Amino acid sequence: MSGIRAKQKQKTRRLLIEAAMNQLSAEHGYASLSLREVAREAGMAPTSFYRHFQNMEELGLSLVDEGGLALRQLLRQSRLQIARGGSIIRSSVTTFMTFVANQTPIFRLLLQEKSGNSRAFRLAVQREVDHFTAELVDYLVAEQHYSNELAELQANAIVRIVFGAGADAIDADEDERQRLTEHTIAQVRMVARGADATRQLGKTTK
Amino acid sequence: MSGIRAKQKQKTRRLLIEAAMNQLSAEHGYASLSLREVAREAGMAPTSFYRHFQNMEELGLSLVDEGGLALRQLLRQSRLQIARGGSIIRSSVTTFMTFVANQTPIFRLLLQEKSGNSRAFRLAVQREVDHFTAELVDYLVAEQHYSNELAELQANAIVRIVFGAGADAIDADEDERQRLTEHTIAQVRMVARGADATRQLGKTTK
DNA sequence: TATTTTAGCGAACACGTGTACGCTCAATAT
DNA sequence: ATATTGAGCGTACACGTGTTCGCTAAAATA
Repeated sequence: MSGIRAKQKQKTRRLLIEAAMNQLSAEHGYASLSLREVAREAGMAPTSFYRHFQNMEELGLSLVDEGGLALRQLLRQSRLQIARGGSIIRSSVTTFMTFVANQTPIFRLLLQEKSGNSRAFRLAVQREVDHFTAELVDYLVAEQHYSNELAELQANAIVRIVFGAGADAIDADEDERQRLTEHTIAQVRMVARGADATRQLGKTTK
Repeated sequence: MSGIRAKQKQKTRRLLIEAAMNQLSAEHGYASLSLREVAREAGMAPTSFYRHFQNMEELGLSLVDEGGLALRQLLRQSRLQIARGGSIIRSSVTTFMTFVANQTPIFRLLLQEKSGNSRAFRLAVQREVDHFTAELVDYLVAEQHYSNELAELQANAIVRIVFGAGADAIDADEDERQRLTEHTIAQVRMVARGADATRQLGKTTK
C-alpha cells in the first residue's frame, strides 16, 4: 500500500483544478466551462475526468473551497501584520486588495457564484463570506468591546463595503486600485466612527 | 408609412426580451441562455431571432438596459415617498428591497453581470449603479450640505451595503427579508452617523 | 509470482447549439 | 395596379457538448 498511486491521482486532480482556473481567468465563467476543454488543458482525455470528479459541479465546488481557503489564509496573513503593529483597517484592506489583484480569477469566481444560479454554489460561497464576517465580529467584541449585536452590524457592513470594492478592483489598473484602496479605508473608518457614535448613543439613552 | 408593421416588430421584440427574462428566472443565467430556447419560448423560429438582434449579446445588453430603467423608476418612486414625509433611509431601503423581491430575475442579472465575464456587460451595469450613486450624492450635497468628497464616500458606501443586502435578499423568504431590511436600515444609519462624525472631525481639525 | 484493482485512453453516441440560405406573403412604396 | 421591402419560417450544416463502454497497462494485493 505504498501510496505512489494515490499521490499520482491527487497530482492529476490538482492538474484538473488548475486547468479549470486557467480557463476561468481567460474570459469564460464557470457556467460556460467545458469538461472537454478543462481535460484538454490538463493534457488528458475527456473521459479520464470522471476518475476524479463525478460532475462539473463537483469540480466547481472544489474551486469554491479552494477560493475560501485562500481567503482564510489571507485573513491570517492580515492578522500577522496587525500583530506587528500598524493600523488594523489599513493592513486588512490592503491585504484584501492584494488578494484580489493576485488571485483575480478565483475572487471573480467567488463573486459571481455568490449570486449565481446554482443554489449549492451560492450557499458554499456564503459560508466562506460568513467565516470572514465571523472573525471580524470576534475581533470587534474581544478587542473593541462592542456588543454582539452592534459588532455584527458593523462587521457585516464592512464586509459588504470591502467585497464591493474588491469587485470594482477586478477591472482596475494599479493606480485605480490604489485610489480604490484609500477610498475603502476611509469608508471603513467612517463605519467604525458610526458604530462608535451608535454605541455612545445607546449608552446615554440608557 | 402607417407604422403597423413597425409596431408589430417592436411587439415581437418585447416578446423575445420577456421570453429571455422568463428563461433567466428559471434557473440558468445569461451565460447559459440559448437563442433557440428563447425563440421557442417566444413562439417563433430560431432564425427569426436575427430579425431583431444581431447577437445574443445584443439581447443581453437590452436586458441590462431594461433593468437599469426599472431601477431608475424605483428611485423616483422612492423619492416620492420621501417628499410625502417619512424617513429617507427607511423608504429608500424598503423600496429597494421590494424591487429585489418583485423583479428578482432582473436584479440577479444586474448583480451577476456586474462581475461577469463580458466587459461590455460589466461596464453597462456599472453605468447603472453609478447613476444610482450619483443621485444619492446630489441629495447628500443639496439637502445635507456635505462636501462633495465626503458625500461620494458616503454614497458609495451606502450603495455597496444596500446592493450587498439585495444580493442576500434574493434567496430569503418574507421574514428573512424583513429582518434584512431592518438590518440594512440600521447599517445605513450607522454610516450616516459615521459621515457626520467625520465631518465634525474635519471642522474641528481645521 | 499470480491476481486484482484502477487511472487513463479511444471510439462512438445522441443531442443541442449558432447560423447561412432561400422561400413565402403581407405591409409598404411607387 | 405593380414593384419592393422585410418579418418570419423550414431545411440543412458543421460543430462542441456530456457521457457510456470496453480496453490497456501499471500499481497494489495476496
